[in-house]
Amino acid sequence: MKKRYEPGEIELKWQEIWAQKGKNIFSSRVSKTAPKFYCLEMFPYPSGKIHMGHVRNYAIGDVIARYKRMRGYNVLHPMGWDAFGLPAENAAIKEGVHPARWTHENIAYMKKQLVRLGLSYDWSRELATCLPEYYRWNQWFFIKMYEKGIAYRKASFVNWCPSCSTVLANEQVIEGKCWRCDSTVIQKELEQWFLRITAYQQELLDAADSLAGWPQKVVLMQKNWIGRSEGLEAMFRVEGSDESIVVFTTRADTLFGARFICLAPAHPLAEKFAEPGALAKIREHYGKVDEKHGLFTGRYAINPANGEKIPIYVANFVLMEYGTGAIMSVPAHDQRDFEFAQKYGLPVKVAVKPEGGEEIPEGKAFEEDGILADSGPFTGLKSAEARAKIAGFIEGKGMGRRMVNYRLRDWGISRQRYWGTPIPIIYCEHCGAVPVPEKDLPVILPEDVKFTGTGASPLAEAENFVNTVCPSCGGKARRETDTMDTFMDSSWYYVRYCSRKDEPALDKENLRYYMPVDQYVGGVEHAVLHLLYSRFFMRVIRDLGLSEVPEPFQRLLTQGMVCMETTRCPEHGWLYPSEAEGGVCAKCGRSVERGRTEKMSKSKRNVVDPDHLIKTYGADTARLFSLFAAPPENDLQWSEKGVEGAQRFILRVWAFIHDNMERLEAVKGQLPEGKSPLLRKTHQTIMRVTRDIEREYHFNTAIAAMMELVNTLTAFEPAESGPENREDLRQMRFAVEKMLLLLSPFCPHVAEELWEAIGMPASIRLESWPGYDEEAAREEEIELVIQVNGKVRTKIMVPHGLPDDELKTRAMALPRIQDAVAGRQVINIFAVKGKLVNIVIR
RNA sequence: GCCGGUGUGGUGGAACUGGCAGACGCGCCGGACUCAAAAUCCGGUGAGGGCAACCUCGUGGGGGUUCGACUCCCCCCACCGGCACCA
Repeated sequence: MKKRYEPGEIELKWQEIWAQKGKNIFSSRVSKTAPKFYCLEMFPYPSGKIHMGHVRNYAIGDVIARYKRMRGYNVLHPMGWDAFGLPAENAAIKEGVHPARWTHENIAYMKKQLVRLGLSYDWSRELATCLPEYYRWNQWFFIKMYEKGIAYRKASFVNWCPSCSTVLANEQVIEGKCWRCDSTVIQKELEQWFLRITAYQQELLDAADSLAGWPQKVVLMQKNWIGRSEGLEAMFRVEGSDESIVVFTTRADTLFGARFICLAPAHPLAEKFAEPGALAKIREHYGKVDEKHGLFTGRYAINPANGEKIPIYVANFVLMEYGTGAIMSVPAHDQRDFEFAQKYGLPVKVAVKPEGGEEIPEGKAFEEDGILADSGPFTGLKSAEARAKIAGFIEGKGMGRRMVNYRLRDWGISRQRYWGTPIPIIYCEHCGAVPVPEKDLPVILPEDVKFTGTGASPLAEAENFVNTVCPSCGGKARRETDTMDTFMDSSWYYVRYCSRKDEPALDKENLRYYMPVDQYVGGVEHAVLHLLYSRFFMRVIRDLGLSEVPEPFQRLLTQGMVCMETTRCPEHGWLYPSEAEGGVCAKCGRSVERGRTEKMSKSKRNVVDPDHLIKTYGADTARLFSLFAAPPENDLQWSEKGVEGAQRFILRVWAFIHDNMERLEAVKGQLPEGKSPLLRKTHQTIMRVTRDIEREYHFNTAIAAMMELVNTLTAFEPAESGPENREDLRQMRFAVEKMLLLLSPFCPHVAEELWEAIGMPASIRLESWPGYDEEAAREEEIELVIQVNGKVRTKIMVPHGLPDDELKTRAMALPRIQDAVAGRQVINIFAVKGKLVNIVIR
């Protein structure tokens, strides 16, 4: 064993060994006997290089995977690439590299980085979503959904840059302008494909409460996103017409306060009643959170509750996509309606008064519940009761019904982009939209296309691709040229992992064994979309009869962001850490401004390069610090000093074993026989580390416990000679072995190396997680805390397990306590769990 | 605006279901080693007071429940996150 710890050398050595013994060293096979554990981290977009967020994410997952293996689970721990997406296409436009090449080169580099981190993946299941053998299943799912009516086509608006004549993603629209040419982005209506996630909305909502292994925050975000609300649909007849307007309201109790009706600009009756030019003006303001604009149609509607005649407006703020596209406006009890009424000089009528009898505040709407006023037979009722009664009244008149509405919309998956899965649809002049037959899948994304960044999508101009024949009638036809949202790729990739590359995808037996994912780890930024789409997809998969599992992810861990202090030079702007050493700008020597700690980002330059980190300190240190500095769900503040501290810990372990090698070797294979503080500490440490990992993966405290054990070890002085010497050495060896086992999921390389160095024959990754003896972990003497009136007065050592009465007696007998109590009346004495006594005096 | 979360030393963070606040790490201070420095090792380190043993205060602020509150309840403040004309 070398005196010096050289992480680069030993890490490469072990990575080679792990890779060499066949590609299957961390691979999993379906087993009849072993329980499975599916550990998954969110797969990365191959942007070029991994960043510290990946390091943290994958370090967390790897500890879990390695720990569970040691606990005897058949662990499935796969990795792959979320390989379709916009950046590849942008690189093609900017640098002329083909997206495929760009993507594959990035994957190759990033895979090396992941291997270099010592992550224990089953690479036999590696996938890249941009490969036809993967995306053909996107297409297959699409067709199945089409057959079931879950995939459908309808017109909808997209962001359109008139100057580039191209469609823009939301994130490419910056303050209403095109990110590339700065022209104003407009809304253009296109026919697009949608997936009917709303068919599952109630199930997704109901089942959200069963996600016990998820952070409550994420569950809540999903519930809010689905946004269920119960209310009343009420029908307002239009005066002098056969038409009627149906509105949705959650506040049936305010029905008597309705002063006017507002239609969404896209409402069919808006079209019918409003003057086209004026309507077009209103439509310009639709969907924008600016001022409210309205247009009187000249028509009136009849309130079904009291027969009142109220005007009908068209208003820009009324959404066509929610409810019925029409609302009853109650300016007294809805702030938006109030603002609208103010602007157009419309009347306000109070229908609900505060319960306490206080005055309604001026100048705004009173939106709370209260007591009904001026509401015919319902006057005097409380809001909650009135809502039910009025709804029943309207229903009884056949003028409406109780309704549930959801905020959730169907999932638009069409993207006018090249680098994605082609939507497998063919448009025939005679037959219309025809799905590509299953036998013709995959529809291959052609590689020979031009990237201009303007005009139609490259795919639309690829004649060879577009022109085809109708699978139904054999006539001339054109292919759909839109591609799928990349969230489609990530909605089921965890299912693909259940089968190896050489096995058929979606194999039922594999799914039965491996699904659901037992532990999913990733960033909270996917709390809604990715995770909700996946839950939706899993239900579709269930309904296709491929799996019985509705929920894809049993447990979810959302790790916090990796943050770092920002530094700025007054002249040169944001600085990289290396440009701000010693607090001065490397370019001009001026002292830098220290900004706030923020999420690492290239734009702020507050980043640490994982390559550099690993080169300087090694993967074990990088992993250890990422896990030690904060609990996983918290944000982590990067600190170079902290990294050095993590390395120092590894160095101490190394040095200790190196310096005690002879002693450790002398007692190889021997077990300790007696009891001692060191043995107790060892058992306590195993207990703490196990508990901390099991209980919400608190790796930071688990590592702290290991540090304590190492501190105890380095302070341990074995007897110089005699039988005590042998026993002490046996205890020392015992502690060292257990400590290495505990350390191995966190710092696998150095653990392997030291395990080998102390003469253990097999790789440490094949060892079992150490057990502990609760008896042996128990302190023989405990420190009894003695309080007077809740304040600590003194502490004494007492044997473990004394009865409460004895503790009280001993506490009262202490001279210090006698002094404190002297002249006062003892009212009560509490003894708590054999470790604390509180004496209450007056 | 609505919903949710967080607030503990100089600092990152500990504290199991109401029972010793500050584990572990970083930083800082002192010491050893060294010609010297770095590295390493040892010791100290919440604030205030006292020669001392000890005492007082202290978990964003204010109140409450309790023998006892970082932990439970009410009000307020600050910061972070999600949603945002969803009727």
